[in-house]
Amino acid sequence: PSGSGLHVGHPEGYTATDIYSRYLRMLGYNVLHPMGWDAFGLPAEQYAIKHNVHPAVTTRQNIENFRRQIRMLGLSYDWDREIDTTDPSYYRWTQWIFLQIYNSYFDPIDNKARPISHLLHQLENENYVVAPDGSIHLNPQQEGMEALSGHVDPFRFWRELSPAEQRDVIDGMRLAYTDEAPVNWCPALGTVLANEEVIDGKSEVGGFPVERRPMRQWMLRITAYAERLLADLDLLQWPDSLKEMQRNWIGKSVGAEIDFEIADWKDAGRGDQDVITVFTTRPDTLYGATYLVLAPEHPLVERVTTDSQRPAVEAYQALTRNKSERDRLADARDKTGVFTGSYAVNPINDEKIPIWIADYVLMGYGTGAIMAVPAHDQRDFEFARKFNLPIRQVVRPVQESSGATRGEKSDSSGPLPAAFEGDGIAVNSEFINGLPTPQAKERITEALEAEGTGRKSVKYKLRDWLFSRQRYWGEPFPILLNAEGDHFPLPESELPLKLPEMDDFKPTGTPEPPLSKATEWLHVQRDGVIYTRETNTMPQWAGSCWYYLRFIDPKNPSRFVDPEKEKYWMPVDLYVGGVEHAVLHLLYARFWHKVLYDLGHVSTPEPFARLVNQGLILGEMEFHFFQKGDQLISAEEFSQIDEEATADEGVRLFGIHRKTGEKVFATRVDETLVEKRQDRYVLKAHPTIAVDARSFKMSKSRGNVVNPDSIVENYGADCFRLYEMYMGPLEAPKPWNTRDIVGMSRFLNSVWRNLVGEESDGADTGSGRSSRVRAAEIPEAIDRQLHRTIKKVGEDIQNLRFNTAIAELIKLNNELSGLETIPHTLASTFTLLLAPFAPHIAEEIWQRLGHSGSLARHP
RNA sequence: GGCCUCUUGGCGGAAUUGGCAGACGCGCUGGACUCAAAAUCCAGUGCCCGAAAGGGCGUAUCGGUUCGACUCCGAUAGAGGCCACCA
Repeated sequence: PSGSGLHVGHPEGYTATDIYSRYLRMLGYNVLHPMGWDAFGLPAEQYAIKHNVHPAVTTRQNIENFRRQIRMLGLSYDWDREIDTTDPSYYRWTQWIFLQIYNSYFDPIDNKARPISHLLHQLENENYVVAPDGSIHLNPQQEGMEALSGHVDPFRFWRELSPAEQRDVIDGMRLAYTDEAPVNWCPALGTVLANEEVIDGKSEVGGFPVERRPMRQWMLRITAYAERLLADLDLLQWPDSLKEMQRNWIGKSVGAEIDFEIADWKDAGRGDQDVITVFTTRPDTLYGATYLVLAPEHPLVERVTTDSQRPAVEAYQALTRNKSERDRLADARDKTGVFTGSYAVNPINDEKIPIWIADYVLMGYGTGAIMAVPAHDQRDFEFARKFNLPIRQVVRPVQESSGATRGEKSDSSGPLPAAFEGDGIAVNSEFINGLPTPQAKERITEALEAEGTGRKSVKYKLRDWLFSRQRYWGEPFPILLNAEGDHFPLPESELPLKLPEMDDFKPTGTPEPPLSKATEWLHVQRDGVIYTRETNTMPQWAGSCWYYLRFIDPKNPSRFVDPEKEKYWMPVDLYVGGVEHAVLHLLYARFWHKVLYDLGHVSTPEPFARLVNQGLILGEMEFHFFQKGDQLISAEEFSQIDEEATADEGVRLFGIHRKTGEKVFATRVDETLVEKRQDRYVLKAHPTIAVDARSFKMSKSRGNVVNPDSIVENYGADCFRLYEMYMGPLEAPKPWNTRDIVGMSRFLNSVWRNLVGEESDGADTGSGRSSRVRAAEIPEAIDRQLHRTIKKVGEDIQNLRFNTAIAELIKLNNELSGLETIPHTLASTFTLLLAPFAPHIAEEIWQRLGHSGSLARHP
């Protein structure tokens, strides 16, 4: 409820599941069809700030209006199961699940989460040991563990660690942990944001600039689940495009890590030898590596920079550090970087290559360092061209393959036009010469592994989930901090930790969260020690990560869901929702569910078995013609317009003329003044003047939003439902067209006339039904069509193809219109078929046909 | 730049998945009813030629596979979505 009410897009998905639910109930199924309010978070809070009302108030008001509209539409939700994520009896369990995550770690051997207590047990029994960097390993002294000893020597046992060290080791393993790292800070929203919430360097909510700055934040270790989140997509009946989006977001890359020693290290007297480890998906191009690049923030930059290069390097670091995310993206085309003064040694042939730093290498991905192969990577290619670094071809394109034309180049003169990034045959690469790319990758990796200078490696683009917000309107973390900043979980008995009531809830504009001003709430005394509560709150996604589970058992006071009920209902059989949640809610919920599954709290590895994305309902078709200066534009000139008006000049500016550079303005024109000539629309009065016809996303600023209230007022809820379902396939984006609604209105009127009678204005015939409806045999021809309709409507509902189901009902009704006598059984069956789509009128007709009770559960 | 999806009458969309293209609805044209309108009913409506019978063309464009292509393959053009310096 982040807005004041429904727009016509909401009821589309709601009606779809309602029809499906009503259909299943009539088949005798037990259907759980719930509705609730995901009301914490940025969108709801922004709404409250804008209206200068406390979010608790706006949320309550908005929910009431939403509930009214939903009831108006006749959506058969089970209101006994209504939930509200901002209700303490709900978020108590959100906090409880957070504690489950906090008290767990990911066991890479079993590839699943386990309780921290299990880890402690293993450490105390010395099955595990601690390496110098704090990482935990199998005890190499135990049977069969020798292979790991090289990596953990010199290790220590748990009992050898100080309490502070022990704490650091454990905290470093938790699935919920705090980290000081560069994060997406949005000054306008006064909070940090997850990667998933930042689009083109701007916040998804509000579109405000986002900058990188290091801050201590709560993170959830979703990356531990990358492989399972990827693999288990195969279990799901989801749209392929959506699965593909999740796959791309997880971004698995298979390649190799390769260690480059730093040249002349010992001679320079700079301490122990160190290596720069790079990640590459193309180990086969190792012979083509002509330089090496570190991310500007890479920890080794300091150590490899020579004195003479130090000023330039530090200046560059400062420059990139201060660059906003937006600027960095804007500058992406132009490569920048600085030479460190040092060289690295290629492990395959001992060649010395220069080490650079550049911001096109990201610290957050892979190892934060790359080997640059300019002949076969476009980014490296651009960089090499700019800084005159050598380009050495090591892959020859396979000839005659039509796809490999881009950037091909053999040996001859002249600069290469572009890098060749495709697969081919290895050349200039000694022992792998002549091998096709896949085999060349394997041979090189094997050779590096034998030397100990490289190894197979898998990397993911997915980052850990930044889980804290500097905002008021969210679930408080059930966490206490001591003076040292160590964190301690609240005991379950103290849940829910309620959000304190504050008049001044607005973001501070600094990283200091509003809750830090809740002085009474803030401090807690325990055993003589003063603790401070965590003042960050959880993001808006927290509550929705598990609401489907609470719907199963919404009022349970002692558990988040009863295990027996959970087994009965899960997984969710059908989830209809928008595609906008592809890499947000739908990924987060799968992650939480898997943690709960690993800990034995739920019975299925995945929460949502079948998922359908309803398509966006666009605004009504708009027709515009154009002016350049004060002249109308011809069809020829129209084709010269470079798309996209700049938003700041308002919707009237349509675009920029490609040739003249002049601004072109659009004027909206009525459809009746437009006609189609061949492939283009023109003004009827001036056929040389082009008209642009298309529909836009509904938005307040464009003024093309349709309010369901007015449609229901004019046509009724059943008609509204029918129209939305009849517009086209559920999954397809479709333009709204108010004019077309009348078709559904005529259909329902005709049904009423056929079955009830001609009397209008609610006047009743007394018998309540049309005199044409009589006890009679159904003629064979119409009986055939009736059964065709039964079959078609049933199948179409199961496949969520409501548009064709309704078409079939219209056809049958058109037949009824032609009958002198409408057999009573035919009328009754038709009414039952219509009921899931138009429940109100169907109930009314059902009673007038003389049936007792509701048809809602009639077979 | 990469990945994905889409393109069928004036409009929204059908087509049992390779077998009568345009179901159904809107709009439009003509007619009935009406003093008139609304509502309703009847007939027509892909484009072109034709009074009609009939004929020709037709699913973005070009090419291919097939007895047969809206459907499968390749290329091109256009629209939309997602990701984006991820090595």
